[in-house]
Amino acid sequence: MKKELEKTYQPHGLEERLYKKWMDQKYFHADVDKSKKPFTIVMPPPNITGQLHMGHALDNTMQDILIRFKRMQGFNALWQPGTDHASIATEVKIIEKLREEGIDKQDLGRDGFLERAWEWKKEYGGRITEQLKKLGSSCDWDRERFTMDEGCNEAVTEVFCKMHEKGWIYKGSRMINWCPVCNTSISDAEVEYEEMTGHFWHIKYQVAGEESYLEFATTRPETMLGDTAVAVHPEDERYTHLIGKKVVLPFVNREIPVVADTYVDREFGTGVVKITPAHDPNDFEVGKRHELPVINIMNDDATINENGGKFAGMDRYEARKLIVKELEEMGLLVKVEDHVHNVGTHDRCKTTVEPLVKQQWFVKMDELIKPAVESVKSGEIKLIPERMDKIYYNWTDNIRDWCISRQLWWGHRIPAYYCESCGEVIVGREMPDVCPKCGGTNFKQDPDTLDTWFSSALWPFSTLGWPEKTEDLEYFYPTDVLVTGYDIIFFWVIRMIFSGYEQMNAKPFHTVLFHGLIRDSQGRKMSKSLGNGIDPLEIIDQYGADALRLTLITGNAPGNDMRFYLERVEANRNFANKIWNASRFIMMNMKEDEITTPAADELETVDKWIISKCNSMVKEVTENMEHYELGIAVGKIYDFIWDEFCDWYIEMVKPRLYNSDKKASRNSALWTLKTVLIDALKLLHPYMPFITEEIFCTLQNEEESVMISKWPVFSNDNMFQKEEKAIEVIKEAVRGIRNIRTEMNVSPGRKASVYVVSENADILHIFREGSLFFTPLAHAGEVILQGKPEGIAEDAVSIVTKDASIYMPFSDLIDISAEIERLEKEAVKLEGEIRRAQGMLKNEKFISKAPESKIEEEKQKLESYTKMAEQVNERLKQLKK
RNA sequence: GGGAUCUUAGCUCAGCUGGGAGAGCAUCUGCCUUACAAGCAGAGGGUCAUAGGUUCGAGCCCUAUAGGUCCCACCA
Repeated sequence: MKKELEKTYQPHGLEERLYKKWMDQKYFHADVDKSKKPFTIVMPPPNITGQLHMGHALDNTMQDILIRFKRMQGFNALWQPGTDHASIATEVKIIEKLREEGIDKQDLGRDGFLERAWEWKKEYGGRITEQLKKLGSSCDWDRERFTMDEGCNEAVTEVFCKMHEKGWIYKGSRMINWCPVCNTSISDAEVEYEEMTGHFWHIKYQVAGEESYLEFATTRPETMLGDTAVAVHPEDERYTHLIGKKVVLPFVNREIPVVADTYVDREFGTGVVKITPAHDPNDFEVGKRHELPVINIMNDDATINENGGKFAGMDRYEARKLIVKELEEMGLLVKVEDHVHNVGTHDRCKTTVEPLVKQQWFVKMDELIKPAVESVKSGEIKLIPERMDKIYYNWTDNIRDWCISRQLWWGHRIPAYYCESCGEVIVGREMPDVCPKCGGTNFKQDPDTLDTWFSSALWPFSTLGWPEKTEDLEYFYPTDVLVTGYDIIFFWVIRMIFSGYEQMNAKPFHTVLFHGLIRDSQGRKMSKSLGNGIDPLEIIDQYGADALRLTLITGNAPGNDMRFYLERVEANRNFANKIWNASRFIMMNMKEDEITTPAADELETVDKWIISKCNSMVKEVTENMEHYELGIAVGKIYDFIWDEFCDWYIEMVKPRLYNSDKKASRNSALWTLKTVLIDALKLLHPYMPFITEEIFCTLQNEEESVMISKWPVFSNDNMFQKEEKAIEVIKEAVRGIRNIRTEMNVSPGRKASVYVVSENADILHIFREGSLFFTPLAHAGEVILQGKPEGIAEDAVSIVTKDASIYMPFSDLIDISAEIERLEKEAVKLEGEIRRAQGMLKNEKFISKAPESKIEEEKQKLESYTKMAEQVNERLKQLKK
């Protein structure tokens, strides 16, 4: 009736087969169903240029765990997948590819280029989603979206127009970050500061009409070509006499004023700053205050333009060299110092960015950000771990307007149109027919595209149909949890939050679960340039997706980075094999039987014990998962399956399985094995979907699926308390015996009689019932129970546990003096424990302040240690006779 | 400059609201016991960075110090 499992777990083939089954059965698909509560996760859309890396694997494993968990709990679980056009990242790649073919982007023209880009998307866009499937991701592929599909485009246009009407999107001439290699503006978030060793050039300008000079220092001497002032602190007595005078700017022969501004730090350098409003954000502000001209000296490719006089056409660094050289020749260079400072670079290409004043489109942030801040403050949106709040506020408190226009082709084109006759700017959902100002009929659309994050900010609702008022949107929005890395909190998370409030008037999700970075075994970031990346697909190929998933989740707390070790994958693969074999064992024994549900009195103590243990695990694991403590939860499942279920329960019921005379006992053991295994498989399923499904189906039948089965529900807390206690007594005794046997070097083949002595009838009863466990688990021969230590060979070894004393005669092996020594050590240890407990109980403050339960606990400990010590000492007395 | 975070067994890390320190790997010992050697049984190994403080009680809370990592800002 049931097929047999292979001897070791082989993930190959099985994973593909099961994934296909899930797809065919449409288990991943979610439709609006008002009879059920929705649970929604939107997938952070991977770039179409992307290849699955460990970060994706972690991110998606976490989402898959949550979604599978909620699905089993009976929620209508939707995991919304999709991909991101990744404007600049993709454009750069396409340009690279074109270059290989000897084609320049400009030669193709905009339309030609876009054609190539869509081809690229067609070719590579599906690659990463296919790779996500290998992980086992249970997202609703029927709903797959793309940030540049029709619906998303509409959402983008709608948001742009709405916000423009509101005045929150504006075009303006402001200082922006310019990447001279990518030839586009970038946002503040895209600038990465890198520490570099540069120079401090001390330069002096001559005061006009005088023989005196004004000395200052700069890290970028080439920008002097655009200087329009020199600033000093208004109260700096060294320079007050110069305020209002002019200094001579070399090369361009301009006389520029000495202005007074408190921006200048008197203590720093010479207390004099050259002011270049066009090329430094601070200078720009100073320039505004003093109405200084803004002279741009740079072209878009960072060469000097015509305003740079004879340096025009030179690259910025070439010009720098030459300027320094000539200043030196003119005697205007005072000195050069080494200087370590932070230089802004473009995060994509690492080029040093150039601050420039340009016309760009911006999103006004001050009002927009308010509900986003409030939502986290009030707890309406929870960030996990909590410390992310501070990082969040740090950004929101210092927010500046968001530069959203990019001088790129691949992306959402800005819906702004310019009248060719009068230049009027018209923002609208479509190209206008007639200019409202001059009646002109010819328009040109703004050539720029939007920051790629503009569209991803809308992802939680654009994917559900917005701006249409769809049923999906009404039912699934707000979504529930967002899972992502803390590295994109500014790029994405914050922007989704304020967009959600602005467009939907509601939060996009109630919880953000952050994870850290995956590093290599030496703690370094995995990167292409270092070549230290580990390909998750190779790991899946070698060890299986389940082993990889478990490795990414085990022993990791939210928001923490983790190191990746192959040894850990191997250990988790071994765990898969462990489950596999335990299941195989159970099925082998079930082969010919029809298992029936045992009557309550047919369940034996040990059955009740494991059922009870399993029950508490269900409770704890469920709680941990609801609190997003995935690593802790799976650790508990792991321990339960390996330690309690395999190493104890299975071993303890083996005699019953091998004895076909007692049918009822055999049946109840098999029933318990199967029942507990199934619950354990269910709990484990979100973490290890493939192996659990395969076993579940083999155990039940092919048509069923663990992924749509019901999540186990825990019953009351104290079920089978008595039985739990009984088995713990047995386990302690077994461990004690094993311990001594190893210590004494007794060969496993050698059986020994075991005398269990206790005055407590209940304890003796427990041992009587459990006596059959001692043979298989502790290589015991006969088990003799008695109330007093009589008739036991004097040279027997003794083990004192909390509940009983156990004696094993090994006459030929025992060295009495060694045994005395061992017991004396034991006595010392026990005395220590007794002192500790007594100390606490004698402490009046402890008695008066500690909770009752804690005091009671200590009293009981004291009692049992005292009893144990008495017995050890008595035994010692006997031996010393 | 501001902030976050970490410092726990040889290594990598857990340790949730304070109540007798855990896992995996590694090491050592003994076992091919009819589910599993990708296994079983056992052992060793930690003044939980340092110094104070709060508390009946601190790995956990507070303060300071040292070292590591990261984020933000940026003085030309």
